[in-house]
Amino acid sequence: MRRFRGEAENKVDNKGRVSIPAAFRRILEEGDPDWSPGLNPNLVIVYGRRNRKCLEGYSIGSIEIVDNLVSNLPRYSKEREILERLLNSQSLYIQLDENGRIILPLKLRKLVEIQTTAVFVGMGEKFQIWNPTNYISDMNLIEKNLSENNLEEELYSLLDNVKNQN
Amino acid sequence: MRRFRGEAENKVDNKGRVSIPAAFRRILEEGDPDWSPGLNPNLVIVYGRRNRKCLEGYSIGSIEIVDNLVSNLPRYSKEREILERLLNSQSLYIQLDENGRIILPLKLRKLVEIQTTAVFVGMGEKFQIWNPTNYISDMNLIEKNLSENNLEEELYSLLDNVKNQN
DNA sequence: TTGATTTCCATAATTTTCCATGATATGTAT
DNA sequence: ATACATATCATGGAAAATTATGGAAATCAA
Repeated sequence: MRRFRGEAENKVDNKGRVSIPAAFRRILEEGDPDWSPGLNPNLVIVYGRRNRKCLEGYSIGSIEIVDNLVSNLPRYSKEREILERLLNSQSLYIQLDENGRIILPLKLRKLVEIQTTAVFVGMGEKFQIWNPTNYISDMNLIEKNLSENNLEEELYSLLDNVKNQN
Repeated sequence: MRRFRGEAENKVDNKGRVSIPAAFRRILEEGDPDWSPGLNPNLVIVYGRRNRKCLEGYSIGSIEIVDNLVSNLPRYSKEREILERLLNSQSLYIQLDENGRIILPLKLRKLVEIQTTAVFVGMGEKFQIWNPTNYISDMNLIEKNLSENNLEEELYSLLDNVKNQN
């Protein structure tokens, strides 16, 4: 399964329409079990994550894996009710239109401070949608963290030590 | 099977009429075995849950799953009798009208303190209907619960570790 | 008949669909 | 490589359909 990779900055018009980067569309198509050539793929946008000033996009396939994990908890357990609430109330289905665009509802745009421009960021199994300025700050924050603590090497060496446990 | 996702706030007029959010209608249609294009889907509203200040809406398909769970309990067990009582006496079938609305009987509105506005909350296989203020309180309660039980990390590590296994 | 409930109609606002265009890329043959 | 043809992409505008909502007529029940 291919992954979301790369960055792209696209315009958001005043109806909230914004193009999904073509490269991401291919991944969404592959990940949507209902998709076939000629159709427009669906995705799920999760918007409710605390401490996170961005939206997150998941292919149908990926989000269903999460859904199913939750669905396997006892139906009326407290734990499940809480997870369902967070996962479902703070997310929505969207289908790409004929031109590869989606519309971001005003509510979501406000939530992450997106006005005329949105940055799409590949994150492997998901992608993020940022206000350009906020994205830069977030990147800088990461950079700073890395250099201050000389973390970069440490992080990459982490990769070498992982026992692949899945 | 697609799931109920997202939040929506709709007006309730003095006859108790409210629009079901369009996104939820699609799920109700898919979930109603008797539905076909041009018809209005049915749903089941459950109102009898104690310690719960909201109504719950099920598609025909998902309420049948719950019904079957109950049916699998020993036929004359005390537990089954009680569950049958709760689930069946405290619920009702409703059919959407031509405009995608339902009527919430006064009794139910009083029960959950709904007057002029109702919030619809996607919960995966069901949805909830809240008084707006009460919904906010409940969300805050959940937030609190999350941090206390460390469920937040659990959920988000779930989201972050999706492996696309298609 | 009177109050309540249901059905039907009306409409403003929103959302979706359709069409158009310039820019970029991809390909093909010379 | 160069030039030309072809496809795809990002974006804008406008037409068409849907949604949420209010009100009134029709039906029903006591």
